[in-house]
Amino acid sequence: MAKRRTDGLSKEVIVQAAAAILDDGGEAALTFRALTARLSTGYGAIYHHVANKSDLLAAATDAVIARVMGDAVVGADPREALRTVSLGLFDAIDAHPWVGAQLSREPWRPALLEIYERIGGLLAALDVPEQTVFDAAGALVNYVLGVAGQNAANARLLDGDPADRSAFLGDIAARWASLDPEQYPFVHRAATRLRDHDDREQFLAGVDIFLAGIATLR
Amino acid sequence: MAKRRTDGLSKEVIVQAAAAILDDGGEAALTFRALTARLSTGYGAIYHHVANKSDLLAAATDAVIARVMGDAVVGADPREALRTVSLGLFDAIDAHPWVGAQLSREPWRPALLEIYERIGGLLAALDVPEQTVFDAAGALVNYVLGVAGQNAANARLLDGDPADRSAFLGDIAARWASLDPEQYPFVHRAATRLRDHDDREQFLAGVDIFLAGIATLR
DNA sequence: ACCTGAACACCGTTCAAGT
DNA sequence: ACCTGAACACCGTTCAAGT
Repeated sequence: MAKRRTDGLSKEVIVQAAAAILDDGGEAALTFRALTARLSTGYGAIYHHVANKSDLLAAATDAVIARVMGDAVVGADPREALRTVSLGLFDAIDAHPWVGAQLSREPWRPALLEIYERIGGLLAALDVPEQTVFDAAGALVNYVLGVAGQNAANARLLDGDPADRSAFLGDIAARWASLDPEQYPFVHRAATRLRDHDDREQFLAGVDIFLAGIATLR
Repeated sequence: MAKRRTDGLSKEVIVQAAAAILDDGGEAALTFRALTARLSTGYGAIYHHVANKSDLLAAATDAVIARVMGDAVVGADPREALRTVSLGLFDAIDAHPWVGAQLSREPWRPALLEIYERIGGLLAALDVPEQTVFDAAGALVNYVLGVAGQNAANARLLDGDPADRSAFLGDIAARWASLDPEQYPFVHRAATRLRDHDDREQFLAGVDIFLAGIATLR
Protein backbone atom coordinates (compact mmCIF):
# COMPACT_ATOMS: atom_id res chain seq x y z
CA MET A 1 0.00 0.00 0.00
CA ALA A 2 2.16 2.83 1.26
CA LYS A 3 5.44 2.71 -0.58
CA ARG A 4 8.27 1.47 1.53
CA ARG A 5 11.25 3.76 2.07
CA THR A 6 14.41 2.74 0.29
CA ASP A 7 17.00 4.58 2.38
CA GLY A 8 17.65 3.34 5.91
CA LEU A 9 16.04 4.82 8.97
CA SER A 10 18.14 6.35 11.74
CA LYS A 11 17.46 7.87 15.13
CA GLU A 12 18.37 11.26 13.72
CA VAL A 13 15.87 11.02 10.88
CA ILE A 14 13.15 9.93 13.30
CA VAL A 15 13.94 12.70 15.77
CA GLN A 16 13.83 15.32 13.01
CA ALA A 17 10.47 14.06 11.81
CA ALA A 18 9.15 14.10 15.36
CA ALA A 19 10.32 17.69 15.84
CA ALA A 20 8.59 18.72 12.61
CA ILE A 21 5.31 17.14 13.74
CA LEU A 22 5.61 18.80 17.16
CA ASP A 23 6.25 22.20 15.60
CA ASP A 24 3.32 21.76 13.25
CA GLY A 25 0.64 20.44 15.54
CA GLY A 26 1.87 20.55 19.12
CA GLU A 27 2.40 17.72 21.56
CA ALA A 28 -0.95 16.10 20.88
CA ALA A 29 -0.06 15.66 17.21
CA LEU A 30 2.99 13.48 17.89
CA THR A 31 1.72 9.92 17.69
CA PHE A 32 3.44 6.84 16.43
CA ARG A 33 0.76 6.57 13.81
CA ALA A 34 1.57 10.07 12.52
CA LEU A 35 5.26 9.22 12.61
CA THR A 36 4.92 5.97 10.65
CA ALA A 37 2.83 7.79 8.05
CA ARG A 38 5.34 10.63 7.69
CA LEU A 39 8.27 8.24 7.48
CA SER A 40 6.46 5.62 5.35
CA THR A 41 7.41 2.90 7.75
CA GLY A 42 6.04 0.67 10.52
CA TYR A 43 5.97 0.85 14.30
CA GLY A 44 8.68 -1.70 14.80
CA ALA A 45 11.09 0.24 12.61
CA ILE A 46 10.75 3.24 14.88
CA TYR A 47 11.01 1.20 18.06
CA HIS A 48 14.17 -0.28 16.66
CA HIS A 49 15.88 3.11 16.88
CA VAL A 50 14.04 4.69 19.80
CA ALA A 51 13.15 3.21 23.19
CA ASN A 52 9.72 4.81 23.54
CA LYS A 53 7.84 8.05 23.16
CA SER A 54 9.48 9.71 26.14
CA ASP A 55 12.92 8.90 24.71
CA LEU A 56 11.84 10.45 21.44
CA LEU A 57 10.65 13.68 23.07
CA ALA A 58 13.83 13.96 25.10
CA ALA A 59 16.04 13.44 22.05
CA ALA A 60 14.13 16.06 20.08
CA THR A 61 14.53 18.50 22.96
CA ASP A 62 18.25 17.83 23.25
CA ALA A 63 18.64 18.56 19.54
CA VAL A 64 16.88 21.93 19.76
CA ILE A 65 18.82 23.04 22.83
CA ALA A 66 22.15 21.88 21.43
CA ARG A 67 21.50 24.03 18.38
CA VAL A 68 20.76 27.13 20.50
CA MET A 69 23.67 26.60 22.85
CA GLY A 70 25.94 25.99 19.89
CA ASP A 71 25.54 29.58 18.76
CA ALA A 72 28.69 30.90 20.37
CA VAL A 73 28.48 34.22 22.16
CA VAL A 74 32.07 35.32 22.09
CA GLY A 75 33.74 38.58 22.89
CA ALA A 76 30.84 40.21 24.67
CA ASP A 77 31.18 40.87 28.38
CA PRO A 78 29.63 38.18 30.60
CA ARG A 79 26.66 40.32 31.56
CA GLU A 80 25.73 40.97 27.94
CA ALA A 81 26.39 37.34 27.04
CA LEU A 82 24.00 36.20 29.79
CA ARG A 83 21.28 38.39 28.33
CA THR A 84 21.96 37.04 24.84
CA VAL A 85 21.93 33.40 25.92
CA SER A 86 18.77 33.90 27.98
CA LEU A 87 17.01 35.55 25.08
CA GLY A 88 18.17 32.78 22.76
CA LEU A 89 16.56 30.20 25.02
CA PHE A 90 13.42 32.30 25.29
CA ASP A 91 13.10 32.57 21.53
CA ALA A 92 13.85 28.90 20.95
CA ILE A 93 11.16 27.81 23.39
CA ASP A 94 8.79 30.33 21.86
CA ALA A 95 9.41 28.78 18.44
CA HIS A 96 9.20 25.20 19.79
CA PRO A 97 6.75 25.36 22.71
CA TRP A 98 6.96 21.62 23.39
CA VAL A 99 10.61 22.10 24.42
CA GLY A 100 9.53 24.10 27.48
CA ALA A 101 7.35 21.37 28.92
CA GLN A 102 9.91 18.69 28.17
CA LEU A 103 12.83 20.43 29.88
CA SER A 104 11.08 20.38 33.23
CA ARG A 105 10.16 16.73 32.82
CA GLU A 106 13.55 15.05 32.66
CA PRO A 107 16.03 17.47 34.17
CA TRP A 108 19.04 15.14 34.13
CA ARG A 109 19.17 15.08 30.35
CA PRO A 110 21.97 16.60 28.21
CA ALA A 111 19.86 19.64 27.30
CA LEU A 112 19.74 21.00 30.82
CA LEU A 113 23.38 20.18 31.37
CA GLU A 114 24.35 22.36 28.42
CA ILE A 115 22.24 25.19 29.76
CA TYR A 116 23.74 24.97 33.26
CA GLU A 117 27.24 24.90 31.89
CA ARG A 118 26.74 27.94 29.72
CA ILE A 119 24.93 30.07 32.28
CA GLY A 120 27.04 28.91 35.22
CA GLY A 121 30.25 29.57 33.33
CA LEU A 122 29.18 33.11 32.51
CA LEU A 123 28.18 33.76 36.12
CA ALA A 124 31.56 32.51 37.31
CA ALA A 125 33.15 35.02 34.91
CA LEU A 126 31.20 37.72 36.74
CA ASP A 127 33.28 37.06 39.86
CA VAL A 128 30.34 35.75 41.85
CA PRO A 129 31.85 34.06 44.95
CA GLU A 130 32.31 30.31 44.54
CA GLN A 131 29.96 29.39 47.39
CA THR A 132 27.03 31.29 45.88
CA VAL A 133 27.58 30.84 42.15
CA PHE A 134 25.73 27.51 42.23
CA ASP A 135 22.69 29.03 43.91
CA ALA A 136 22.79 31.89 41.43
CA ALA A 137 23.03 29.55 38.45
CA GLY A 138 20.16 27.42 39.69
CA ALA A 139 18.03 30.49 40.23
CA LEU A 140 18.77 32.06 36.87
CA VAL A 141 18.30 28.86 34.89
CA ASN A 142 14.99 28.25 36.60
CA TYR A 143 13.86 31.79 35.97
CA VAL A 144 14.71 31.58 32.29
CA LEU A 145 13.05 28.20 31.80
CA GLY A 146 10.08 29.19 33.95
CA VAL A 147 9.23 32.31 31.99
CA ALA A 148 10.01 30.74 28.65
CA GLY A 149 7.79 27.77 29.48
CA GLN A 150 4.95 29.98 30.61
CA ASN A 151 5.27 32.08 27.49
CA ALA A 152 5.32 28.98 25.36
CA ALA A 153 2.11 27.75 26.98
CA ASN A 154 0.47 30.98 25.89
CA ALA A 155 1.98 30.76 22.43
CA ARG A 156 0.72 27.20 22.03
CA LEU A 157 -2.72 28.36 22.99
CA LEU A 158 -2.79 31.17 20.49
CA ASP A 159 -1.22 29.19 17.71
CA GLY A 160 0.70 32.05 16.18
CA ASP A 161 -2.02 34.38 14.97
CA PRO A 162 -1.18 37.91 16.25
CA ALA A 163 -4.84 38.92 16.08
CA ASP A 164 -5.68 36.02 18.40
CA ARG A 165 -3.01 37.17 20.78
CA SER A 166 -4.30 40.70 20.95
CA ALA A 167 -7.87 39.50 21.45
CA PHE A 168 -6.75 37.00 24.08
CA LEU A 169 -4.79 39.58 26.06
CA GLY A 170 -7.64 42.05 25.74
CA ASP A 171 -9.98 39.41 27.06
CA ILE A 172 -7.85 38.66 30.11
CA ALA A 173 -7.22 42.36 30.69
CA ALA A 174 -10.97 43.00 30.69
CA ARG A 175 -11.53 40.14 33.12
CA TRP A 176 -8.81 41.40 35.43
CA ALA A 177 -10.09 44.96 35.22
CA SER A 178 -13.55 43.82 36.25
CA LEU A 179 -12.26 42.21 39.45
CA ASP A 180 -13.13 43.87 42.74
CA PRO A 181 -10.32 46.41 43.40
CA GLU A 182 -10.76 45.82 47.13
CA GLN A 183 -10.05 42.12 46.85
CA TYR A 184 -7.59 42.18 43.95
CA PRO A 185 -5.88 45.58 44.05
CA PHE A 186 -2.67 44.47 42.35
CA VAL A 187 -4.16 42.44 39.53
CA HIS A 188 -6.76 45.14 39.00
CA ARG A 189 -4.02 47.72 38.44
CA ALA A 190 -1.97 45.29 36.36
CA ALA A 191 -4.85 44.88 33.89
CA THR A 192 -4.14 48.21 32.19
CA ARG A 193 -0.52 47.21 31.56
CA LEU A 194 -1.32 43.78 30.27
CA ARG A 195 -2.73 44.73 26.90
CA ASP A 196 0.37 46.38 25.48
CA HIS A 197 3.23 44.74 27.32
CA ASP A 198 6.03 43.03 25.41
CA ASP A 199 6.85 39.52 26.61
CA ARG A 200 10.46 39.64 25.49
CA GLU A 201 11.05 42.99 27.14
CA GLN A 202 9.48 41.86 30.39
CA PHE A 203 11.57 38.74 30.26
CA LEU A 204 14.77 40.77 29.87
CA ALA A 205 13.71 43.10 32.68
CA GLY A 206 13.52 40.03 34.92
CA VAL A 207 16.99 38.90 33.84
CA ASP A 208 18.28 42.36 34.73
CA ILE A 209 16.68 42.22 38.19
CA PHE A 210 18.46 38.95 38.63
CA LEU A 211 21.83 40.24 37.53
CA ALA A 212 21.42 43.25 39.82
CA GLY A 213 20.72 40.90 42.72
CA ILE A 214 23.72 38.78 41.87
CA ALA A 215 25.92 41.87 41.75
CA THR A 216 25.13 42.51 45.43
CA LEU A 217 26.65 39.11 46.28
CA ARG A 218 30.10 40.11 45.16
CA MET B 1 -22.45 -5.05 40.44
CA ALA B 2 -20.72 -2.08 42.01
CA LYS B 3 -23.08 -0.58 44.54
CA ARG B 4 -24.50 2.71 43.47
CA ARG B 5 -23.82 5.73 45.64
CA THR B 6 -26.80 7.06 47.54
CA ASP B 7 -25.64 10.62 48.18
CA GLY B 8 -25.50 13.01 45.26
CA LEU B 9 -22.34 13.73 43.35
CA SER B 10 -20.95 17.25 43.16
CA LYS B 11 -18.05 18.93 41.40
CA GLU B 12 -16.33 19.36 44.74
CA VAL B 13 -16.54 15.66 45.59
CA ILE B 14 -15.21 14.75 42.16
CA VAL B 15 -12.37 17.24 42.37
CA GLN B 16 -11.34 15.95 45.80
CA ALA B 17 -11.32 12.37 44.54
CA ALA B 18 -9.24 13.42 41.53
CA ALA B 19 -6.73 15.17 43.79
CA ALA B 20 -6.43 12.06 45.95
CA ILE B 21 -5.75 9.88 42.91
CA LEU B 22 -3.18 12.38 41.61
CA ASP B 23 -1.39 12.48 44.96
CA ASP B 24 -1.38 8.70 45.16
CA GLY B 25 -0.29 7.72 41.71
CA GLY B 26 0.69 10.81 39.75
CA GLU B 27 -0.79 12.23 36.59
CA ALA B 28 -0.84 8.92 34.75
CA ALA B 29 -3.10 7.42 37.43
CA LEU B 30 -5.91 9.91 36.90
CA THR B 31 -8.25 8.24 34.43
CA PHE B 32 -12.01 8.41 34.20
CA ARG B 33 -12.07 4.69 34.80
CA ALA B 34 -10.18 5.10 38.09
CA LEU B 35 -12.48 7.96 39.03
CA THR B 36 -15.69 6.07 38.35
CA ALA B 37 -14.38 3.14 40.40
CA ARG B 38 -13.40 5.34 43.33
CA LEU B 39 -16.71 7.20 43.26
CA SER B 40 -18.83 4.13 42.48
CA THR B 41 -20.47 5.88 39.56
CA GLY B 42 -20.49 6.07 35.76
CA TYR B 43 -18.78 8.26 33.19
CA GLY B 44 -21.86 10.32 32.46
CA ALA B 45 -22.27 11.23 36.12
CA ILE B 46 -18.80 12.76 36.15
CA TYR B 47 -19.26 14.53 32.83
CA HIS B 48 -22.44 16.00 34.22
CA HIS B 49 -20.40 18.01 36.75
CA VAL B 50 -17.15 18.49 34.88
CA ALA B 51 -16.56 19.56 31.27
CA ASN B 52 -13.59 17.26 30.58
CA LYS B 53 -10.30 16.04 31.98
CA SER B 54 -8.53 19.35 31.53
CA ASP B 55 -11.30 21.12 33.47
CA LEU B 56 -10.91 18.57 36.22
CA LEU B 57 -7.14 19.06 36.48
CA ALA B 58 -7.54 22.82 36.52
CA ALA B 59 -10.17 22.72 39.25
CA ALA B 60 -8.03 20.42 41.40
CA THR B 61 -5.09 22.81 40.97
CA ASP B 62 -7.20 25.84 41.88
CA ALA B 63 -8.29 24.08 45.07
CA VAL B 64 -4.71 23.33 46.17
CA ILE B 65 -3.47 26.85 45.46
CA ALA B 66 -6.47 28.50 47.10
CA ARG B 67 -5.70 26.53 50.26
CA VAL B 68 -2.05 27.65 50.27
CA MET B 69 -2.85 31.27 49.47
CA GLY B 70 -5.56 31.23 52.13
CA ASP B 71 -2.98 30.80 54.86
CA ALA B 72 -2.72 34.45 55.81
CA VAL B 73 0.74 35.86 56.37
CA VAL B 74 -0.04 38.85 58.54
CA GLY B 75 2.13 41.14 60.59
CA ALA B 76 5.44 40.14 59.08
CA ASP B 77 7.29 42.71 57.00
CA PRO B 78 6.78 42.35 53.24
CA ARG B 79 10.23 40.89 52.63
CA GLU B 80 9.70 38.15 55.19
CA ALA B 81 6.16 37.58 53.94
CA LEU B 82 7.44 37.11 50.40
CA ARG B 83 9.83 34.44 51.61
CA THR B 84 7.03 32.71 53.53
CA VAL B 85 4.60 32.75 50.61
CA SER B 86 7.27 31.53 48.20
CA LEU B 87 8.21 28.69 50.49
CA GLY B 88 4.53 27.82 50.97
CA LEU B 89 4.14 27.45 47.21
CA PHE B 90 7.35 25.46 46.97
CA ASP B 91 6.18 23.02 49.65
CA ALA B 92 2.68 22.71 48.20
CA ILE B 93 4.03 21.84 44.76
CA ASP B 94 6.49 19.44 46.36
CA ALA B 95 3.58 17.69 48.10
CA HIS B 96 1.38 17.75 44.97
CA PRO B 97 3.78 17.53 42.02
CA TRP B 98 0.99 17.53 39.44
CA VAL B 99 0.14 21.11 40.47
CA GLY B 100 3.44 22.35 39.08
CA ALA B 101 2.85 21.05 35.58
CA GLN B 102 -0.74 22.22 35.57
CA LEU B 103 0.03 25.82 36.56
CA SER B 104 2.13 26.39 33.48
CA ARG B 105 -0.51 24.83 31.25
CA GLU B 106 -3.47 27.19 31.75
CA PRO B 107 -2.04 30.43 33.11
CA TRP B 108 -5.27 32.45 33.00
CA ARG B 109 -6.93 30.29 35.64
CA PRO B 110 -7.84 31.49 39.19
CA ALA B 111 -4.84 29.76 40.75
CA LEU B 112 -2.29 31.92 39.01
CA LEU B 113 -4.36 35.02 39.62
CA GLU B 114 -4.26 34.40 43.36
CA ILE B 115 -0.51 33.96 43.22
CA TYR B 116 0.06 37.16 41.25
CA GLU B 117 -2.16 39.14 43.57
CA ARG B 118 -0.38 37.93 46.67
CA ILE B 119 3.17 38.34 45.40
CA GLY B 120 2.45 41.56 43.49
CA GLY B 121 0.76 43.11 46.51
CA LEU B 122 3.74 42.33 48.74
CA LEU B 123 6.17 43.75 46.18
CA ALA B 124 4.12 46.95 45.99
CA ALA B 125 4.41 47.18 49.78
CA LEU B 126 8.19 47.13 49.30
CA ASP B 127 7.97 50.52 47.55
CA VAL B 128 9.06 49.14 44.20
CA PRO B 129 8.28 51.89 41.66
CA GLU B 130 4.95 51.43 39.92
CA GLN B 131 6.42 51.09 36.43
CA THR B 132 8.65 48.18 37.41
CA VAL B 133 6.53 46.35 39.99
CA PHE B 134 4.77 44.41 37.23
CA ASP B 135 8.03 43.22 35.72
CA ALA B 136 9.26 42.29 39.17
CA ALA B 137 6.09 40.38 39.99
CA GLY B 138 6.20 38.50 36.73
CA ALA B 139 9.83 37.60 37.28
CA LEU B 140 9.39 36.46 40.87
CA VAL B 141 6.26 34.42 40.18
CA ASN B 142 7.98 32.70 37.30
CA TYR B 143 11.05 31.98 39.35
CA VAL B 144 9.00 30.47 42.17
CA LEU B 145 6.88 28.31 39.87
CA GLY B 146 9.89 27.37 37.74
CA VAL B 147 11.95 26.05 40.62
CA ALA B 148 8.99 24.46 42.34
CA GLY B 149 7.98 22.72 39.13
CA GLN B 150 11.49 21.48 38.49
CA ASN B 151 11.76 20.24 42.04
CA ALA B 152 8.40 18.53 41.74
CA ALA B 153 9.53 16.74 38.58
CA ASN B 154 12.41 15.29 40.57
CA ALA B 155 10.16 14.43 43.50
CA ARG B 156 7.73 12.64 41.18
CA LEU B 157 10.61 10.66 39.80
CA LEU B 158 11.87 9.58 43.19
CA ASP B 159 8.47 8.91 44.62
CA GLY B 160 9.24 9.98 48.16
CA ASP B 161 11.87 7.50 49.23
CA PRO B 162 14.80 9.47 50.74
CA ALA B 163 17.22 6.63 49.99
CA ASP B 164 16.23 6.85 46.31
CA ARG B 165 16.88 10.57 46.40
CA SER B 166 20.34 10.18 47.82
CA ALA B 167 21.20 7.46 45.33
CA PHE B 168 19.77 9.50 42.47
CA LEU B 169 21.75 12.61 43.37
CA GLY B 170 24.86 10.54 43.90
CA ASP B 171 24.36 9.05 40.47
CA ILE B 172 24.03 12.41 38.75
CA ALA B 173 26.93 13.83 40.76
CA ALA B 174 29.12 10.95 39.65
CA ARG B 175 28.10 11.48 36.03
CA TRP B 176 28.79 15.20 36.24
CA ALA B 177 32.11 14.61 37.97
CA SER B 178 33.21 12.28 35.18
CA LEU B 179 32.63 14.94 32.50
CA ASP B 180 35.65 16.45 30.82
CA PRO B 181 36.68 19.46 32.99
CA GLU B 182 37.91 21.21 29.85
CA GLN B 183 34.54 21.04 28.16
CA TYR B 184 32.29 21.31 31.21
CA PRO B 185 34.26 23.24 33.84
CA PHE B 186 31.23 24.62 35.65
CA VAL B 187 29.15 21.46 35.85
CA HIS B 188 32.27 19.50 36.76
CA ARG B 189 32.85 21.75 39.78
CA ALA B 190 29.14 21.78 40.65
CA ALA B 191 29.14 17.98 40.98
CA THR B 192 30.77 18.07 44.40
CA ARG B 193 28.09 20.41 45.72
CA LEU B 194 25.19 18.49 44.29
CA ARG B 195 25.23 15.56 46.65
CA ASP B 196 24.55 17.41 49.87
CA HIS B 197 22.68 20.52 48.77
CA ASP B 198 19.27 21.34 50.24
CA ASP B 199 16.59 22.13 47.67
CA ARG B 200 14.58 24.37 49.96
CA GLU B 201 17.66 26.33 51.02
CA GLN B 202 18.79 26.81 47.45
CA PHE B 203 15.30 27.91 46.53
CA LEU B 204 15.30 30.54 49.29
CA ALA B 205 18.77 31.71 48.27
CA GLY B 206 17.32 32.40 44.83
CA VAL B 207 14.42 34.34 46.32
CA ASP B 208 16.94 36.44 48.23
CA ILE B 209 18.94 37.16 45.10
CA PHE B 210 15.72 38.33 43.55
CA LEU B 211 14.78 40.56 46.44
CA ALA B 212 18.27 42.05 46.45
CA GLY B 213 17.90 42.84 42.76
CA ILE B 214 14.50 44.38 43.31
CA ALA B 215 15.91 46.55 46.09
CA THR B 216 18.25 48.17 43.57
CA LEU B 217 15.22 49.34 41.58
CA ARG B 218 13.98 51.58 44.35
C1' DA C 1 -32.04 16.56 36.90
C1' DC C 2 -29.06 13.13 37.54
C1' DC C 3 -26.99 8.89 36.54
C1' DT C 4 -25.65 4.18 33.92
C1' DG C 5 -22.50 1.65 30.98
C1' DA C 6 -21.98 -0.09 26.16
C1' DA C 7 -19.79 1.74 22.31
C1' DC C 8 -16.60 4.69 19.48
C1' DA C 9 -12.46 6.49 17.95
C1' DC C 10 -8.47 6.90 19.36
C1' DC C 11 -3.67 5.91 21.96
C1' DG C 12 1.50 3.45 22.99
C1' DT C 13 3.60 -0.76 22.64
C1' DT C 14 4.49 -5.70 21.42
C1' DC C 15 5.79 -9.42 18.55
C1' DA C 16 5.52 -13.16 15.09
C1' DA C 17 6.66 -12.98 10.62
C1' DG C 18 9.02 -11.24 6.68
C1' DT C 19 13.42 -9.33 3.88
C1' DA D 1 20.01 -6.20 11.23
C1' DC D 2 16.21 -3.98 9.97
C1' DC D 3 11.51 -3.60 9.01
C1' DT D 4 6.10 -4.77 8.60
C1' DG D 5 1.49 -4.40 10.43
C1' DA D 6 -2.10 -7.07 12.99
C1' DA D 7 -3.19 -7.31 17.68
C1' DC D 8 -3.44 -6.02 22.67
C1' DA D 9 -4.48 -3.36 26.48
C1' DC D 10 -5.40 0.69 27.35
C1' DC D 11 -7.30 5.87 26.89
C1' DG D 12 -11.19 10.21 26.84
C1' DT D 13 -15.63 11.05 25.46
C1' DT D 14 -20.46 10.28 23.77
C1' DC D 15 -25.14 9.08 24.11
C1' DA D 16 -29.42 6.27 24.20
C1' DA D 17 -31.59 4.56 27.89
C1' DG D 18 -32.91 4.39 32.63
C1' DT D 19 -34.53 6.54 37.50
